[in-house]
Amino acid sequence: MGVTKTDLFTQEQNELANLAKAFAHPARVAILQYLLASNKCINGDLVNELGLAQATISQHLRELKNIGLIQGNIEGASMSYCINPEKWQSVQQLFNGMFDQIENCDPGECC
Amino acid sequence: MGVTKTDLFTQEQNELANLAKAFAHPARVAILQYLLASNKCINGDLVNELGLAQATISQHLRELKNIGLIQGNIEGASMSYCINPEKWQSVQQLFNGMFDQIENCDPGECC
DNA sequence: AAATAACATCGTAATAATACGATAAAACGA
DNA sequence: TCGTTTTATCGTATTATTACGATGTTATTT
Repeated sequence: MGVTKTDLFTQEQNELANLAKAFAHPARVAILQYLLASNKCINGDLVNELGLAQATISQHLRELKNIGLIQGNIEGASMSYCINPEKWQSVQQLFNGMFDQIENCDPGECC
Repeated sequence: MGVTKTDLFTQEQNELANLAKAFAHPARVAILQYLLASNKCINGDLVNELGLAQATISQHLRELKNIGLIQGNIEGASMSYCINPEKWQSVQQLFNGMFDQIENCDPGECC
């Protein structure tokens, strides 16, 4: 690409964009939904659930973990992942903080 | 990339991912915030506000329009863009539908 | 009509994101 | 100890995304 010009934007804008990236792939959405439904999971669960290779799942899990949406605990030979509830709620609030600004919108103007 | 394997995922997962992509770039977040604050804008406003080239802004506007988050009306020689409030609210509900599923999470399990 | 203004689109260069096979590392069981 | 299981990481091929100059189109102005 041309590289994204991060310095042109506010910290909030960059943060929102980075968080949105976590949800911007159906595999990661599927992983998060799976975690929401089953509280936790291991890599192998997802390999069976989704049709992706183990390396690919691991890569998506790492991204979600880097962003902070999920956390992983070692559990014997396997790795147990679950959602980070504090981060989850802060992300929800950040998104709703943006969504709710539609209230200030004047319908007579355009929308 | 390897191409994203859309057929592996549910329609909801693909839809959520596509919507998230709209927010997954700081320039588009900035455009949406600008629209929320000023109700409407034209391409030229954003060229001044952000530091990006006119062609780049136009490209981001087109993506937001294709997703349905914004709409554009011809206004003389210029193009007036604004947020599509119905779509906006449906997107908020879709995201919150996912966020709210954290309620079913059992803290004793892992998180 | 000619010049100007405002966008959209095209073409393309540069970079980010996906996917996966192969391999490495760590824990467990026989 | 040795093989098995599970996950992470590396390397790399492929595709998507950004950015922008150049150009075309439409409307406005002079």
